[in-house]
Amino acid sequence: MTLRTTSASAGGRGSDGGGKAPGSEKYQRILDAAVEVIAENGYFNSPVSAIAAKAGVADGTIYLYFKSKDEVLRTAIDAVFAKFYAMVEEEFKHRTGPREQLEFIAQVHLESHENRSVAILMQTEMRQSAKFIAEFSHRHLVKYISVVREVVRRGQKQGIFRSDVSDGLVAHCLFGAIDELLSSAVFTGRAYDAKATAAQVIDVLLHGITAGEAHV
Amino acid sequence: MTLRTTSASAGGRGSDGGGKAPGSEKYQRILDAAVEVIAENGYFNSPVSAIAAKAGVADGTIYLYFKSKDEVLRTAIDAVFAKFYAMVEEEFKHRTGPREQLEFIAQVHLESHENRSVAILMQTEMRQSAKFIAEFSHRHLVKYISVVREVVRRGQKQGIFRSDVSDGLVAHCLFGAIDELLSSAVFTGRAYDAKATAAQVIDVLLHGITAGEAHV
Amino acid sequence: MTLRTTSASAGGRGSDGGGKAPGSEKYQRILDAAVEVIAENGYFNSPVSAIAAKAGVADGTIYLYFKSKDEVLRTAIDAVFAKFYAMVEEEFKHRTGPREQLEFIAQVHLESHENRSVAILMQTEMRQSAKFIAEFSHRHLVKYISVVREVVRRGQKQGIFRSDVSDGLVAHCLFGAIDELLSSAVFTGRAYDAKATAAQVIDVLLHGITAGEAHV
Amino acid sequence: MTLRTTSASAGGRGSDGGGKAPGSEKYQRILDAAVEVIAENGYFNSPVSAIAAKAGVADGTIYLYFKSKDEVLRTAIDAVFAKFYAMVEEEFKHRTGPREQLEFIAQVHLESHENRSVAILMQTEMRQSAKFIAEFSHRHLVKYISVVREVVRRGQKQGIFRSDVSDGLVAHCLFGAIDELLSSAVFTGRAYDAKATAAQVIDVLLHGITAGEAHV
DNA sequence: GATGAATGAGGCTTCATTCAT
DNA sequence: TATGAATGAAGCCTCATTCAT
Repeated sequence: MTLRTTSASAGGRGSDGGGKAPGSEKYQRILDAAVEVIAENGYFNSPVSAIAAKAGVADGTIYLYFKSKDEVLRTAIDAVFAKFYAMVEEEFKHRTGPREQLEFIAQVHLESHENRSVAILMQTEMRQSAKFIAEFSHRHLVKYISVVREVVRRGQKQGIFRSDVSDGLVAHCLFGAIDELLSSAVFTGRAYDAKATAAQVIDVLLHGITAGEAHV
Repeated sequence: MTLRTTSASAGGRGSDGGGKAPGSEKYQRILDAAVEVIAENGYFNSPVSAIAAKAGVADGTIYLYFKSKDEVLRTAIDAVFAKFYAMVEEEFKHRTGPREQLEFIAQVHLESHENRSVAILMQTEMRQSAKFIAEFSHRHLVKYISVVREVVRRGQKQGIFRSDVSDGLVAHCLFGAIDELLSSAVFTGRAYDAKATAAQVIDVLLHGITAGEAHV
Repeated sequence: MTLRTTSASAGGRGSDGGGKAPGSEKYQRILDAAVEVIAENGYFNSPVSAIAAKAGVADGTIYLYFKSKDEVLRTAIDAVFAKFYAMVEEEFKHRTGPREQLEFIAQVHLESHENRSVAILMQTEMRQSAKFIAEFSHRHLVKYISVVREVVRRGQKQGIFRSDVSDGLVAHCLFGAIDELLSSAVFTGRAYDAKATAAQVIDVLLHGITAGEAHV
Repeated sequence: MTLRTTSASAGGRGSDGGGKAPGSEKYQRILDAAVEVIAENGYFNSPVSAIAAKAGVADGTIYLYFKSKDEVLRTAIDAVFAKFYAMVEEEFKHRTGPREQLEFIAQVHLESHENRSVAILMQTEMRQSAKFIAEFSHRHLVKYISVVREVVRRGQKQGIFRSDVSDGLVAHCLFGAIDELLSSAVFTGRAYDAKATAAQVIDVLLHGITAGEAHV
């Protein structure tokens, strides 16, 4: 269950196949090529021509599907997040315990290392520049954070979580911790078991690292 | 106590005055200008001419002090880390408790938001591309992580910290959590009290967020 | 009585209906669309796709009727002149006096402002570049000039016009004067009465602007 | 006394020689090259690279002196008009009779055929597209026309010219007539004596072509 | 050392034209 | 006939870097 740019499994159009629409096969090929090339070289070191070549289309063809090089990147990032939120939303229907929900989020987030190119993209290009972040990336992170806060708040209301720590702080810590683990793994090439790692992170988050207290 | 690119207080050459040496005043001016310009527009949208203009020197002058535009960025980032480690090293002489040391690291890290340009640089350009990270940034992060691991390990040996969680995982979680808080604050423009926030993060890290357990 | 690109009234094939022939309805639609789009944006800023869109046909369809984008423009201009000459030729059958004929030419020429797009086309694109003019426009202008010269010469022979001024010079002056009036009106958006303005121009041409002489 | 793009004789900076300023020799070389290349091929068929090549500079150098390709053209046209008006203004100090002034304007205008490239530029590119004309060219023509109107009005007040014809109409006729003569000569390659031709045009304008009236 | 004019490679994007359907 | 997706050449412009002064 890896994050990919295709939103097919996220309720997308499926195989409609026709035209210059997002559903088209060439559209997806360009997107995939862009993710790979940009992950490899960085956005600014990835000429449109390189993306086109990897996608097996002419340079100009890119512009039949995207308004600009920039839009390709944005679209790819959007798709990853869309997929992520779709998975979370779906799973939350069945998994209602706050702790279990945090574990799921952590797990899915960590699983994104399975598609290395996408993971790299998210760890690098999404944080490209202050302006990009301010105008675009942040929007996505804000949503992530707010989802986690919601869960934390619920946990606090239910008396499962301490109420003397800010839900926002917890959310940022969770996101940051997981993201850093993912990032580190991606750039060192290390592999890990997403589920087990997620469990550990959540355990630390829930019980801390102080010795002499009860742990699960 | 903010992180700056100047390594003056980090044991730099002091007032050597002239020449092309790193200690030169013009050298530092270029570095500072680069940080500001790049923080504002991103590395690839920052012409050397813009850096030169802000530094008040001719374009060509940059190349008397740095081999390439790239080197300016690398040097700036290096300086920030050097400063950081110098501060940590110095403080650790007097502050020996593992918990207190973690708190100090968290605090200094969080304090870097005080110099917004430097903070932005570290949150964006340092993560420019997979290659840059692989070849450069990672080296710095590895050191950061290893310092924290060292502290955690010591705490585990002293029986202060649980030994059933990996020191590496803890280190990454700590770095990630703090980094994300910093990042979020920088890009939303939010301000915070570094010391208090550091204390909260460490508290969560040490005791977790589960209710019903003893907290400090 | 406006100049249009359609050569229908100029003795065209009439209602032949189908096929790729110039008489086809789609052929005319493309021509009209081209005139409008080019008048609006200029030849080089008018993509074939824009012309096709305005004509309500596919881009490729244009090439079933014309060999190239260039040919569309040339055809449109040709049509305007064909129409013009057809009208002049027809009218000259009934209007034989030199002065009256000059007045008619001036009037029809000035009337072309009624179809703004066509007028703009003639005032701009026809004078696109030295090469275009040398190879194409000039041919039309030469004919215009020669028609006027003919009339002037006849007037001179009849003793109506002075014989000490070159017929060519007079012809160029007449064309230039009228063309400039038209041009100015088109680009300022000013309207005028073609017939009255024509009369004034001819009056100036015939009697000059010196005071104290007899005028009609 | 030919119209050129250099405003040197129009009170320009002369040979100051330095920097990227308009006075620079390279600046002028680029402008001259642009005029020649554009006159030859038309603005849209003149790659910046061709202009640079003819000027003997690198492509990028153009952009040290001009903001855009467009600006090169505008500057060239502006210079021609500036030169023209400077000459007219200067001469009007000594030549005060309305008729003599009209003759001078006609003569200078007609003389511009001596520099064929400049003449072509003015006959083609200045009338490039409706938008260009509306926003730029027209401004220049308006000034030309207003200068002539002024002279005509003065002549009417002095009782030298008829008052029953609009000064504007006369101005447009004069400009149009001369411009067409110039244009025709340029594109056919015909040569003429500017002074003599100017005299003839003015004669026709003043006395008309009707036979049996008194001519100068 | 310092300058900044000059270079020219290379990037993004447009668009006339073709051709398989 | 008609379509419109695809092509790829070509254009404008930017900018890191050099070098004569």
